[in-house]
Amino acid sequence: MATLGELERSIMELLWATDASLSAYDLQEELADRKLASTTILTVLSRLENKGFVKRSRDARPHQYRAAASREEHMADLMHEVLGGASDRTAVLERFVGQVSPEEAETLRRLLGS
Amino acid sequence: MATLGELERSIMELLWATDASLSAYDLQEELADRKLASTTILTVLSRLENKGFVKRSRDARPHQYRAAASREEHMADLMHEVLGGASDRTAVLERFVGQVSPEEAETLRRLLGS
DNA sequence: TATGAGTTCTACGGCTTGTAGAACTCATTT
DNA sequence: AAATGAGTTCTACAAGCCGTAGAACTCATA
Repeated sequence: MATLGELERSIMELLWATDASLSAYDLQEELADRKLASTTILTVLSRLENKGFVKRSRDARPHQYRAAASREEHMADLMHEVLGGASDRTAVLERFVGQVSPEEAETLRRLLGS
Repeated sequence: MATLGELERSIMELLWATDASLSAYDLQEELADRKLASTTILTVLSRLENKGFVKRSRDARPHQYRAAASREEHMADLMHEVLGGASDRTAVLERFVGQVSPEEAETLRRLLGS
């Protein structure tokens, strides 16, 4: 999976944080402290679209952007990607489980229906 | 955690695949098909050392290199790193668990001692 | 102490990312 | 229908990372 730069990640965070679609101008406003040009936002959004992280709606004139997957889906995908690269998945899971907090272990048990 | 390039990853794979320490020349031989200069291997090993992925022993003259952590530890760490970046860990775990194969779900139950 | 194997220093080209001006598109106003 | 201007795409560049390796240096040994 492609990796994200600093600004790319900031923009994804904003898109993940809302259910609505956002325009480049909405994002520019949210990142006002950085004083970015609108073209900068648009360039990054295009790159994120190419990487498959955002979907764009060209229906309205200020195009609307939204995250292609929720943050949770994205992170779960990342975890599966890491796990998928292992030759010995069980060994990885073993270490992974060995490091989770007791509360998260309990959450996992519940999710696994046991 | 730092990201790895293509050659960096190849070298880590070789180091992870063995318990022994390897010299740059050992690695050069394993990557013989790429016809890399020994200095190339040494440069990459230094970078990997700086990134904390390999440990170097300067005792003997051809320095000996080994992975700082096992592949499984590394991957488990990566998974925790992803999970640690989530605001709603439970939601991520939910999706993660929802996508594991039945066999892996069973493995997880066993590892969780339930 | 000279030699050479081995290591570090330096360098460069390509790719990615942050950044944004220039050029272009297109709906709307006059 | 032509002009306007908001919005988008094109083009560009600097910085940093990675693959790659020659040049310069170190250090044990002949």
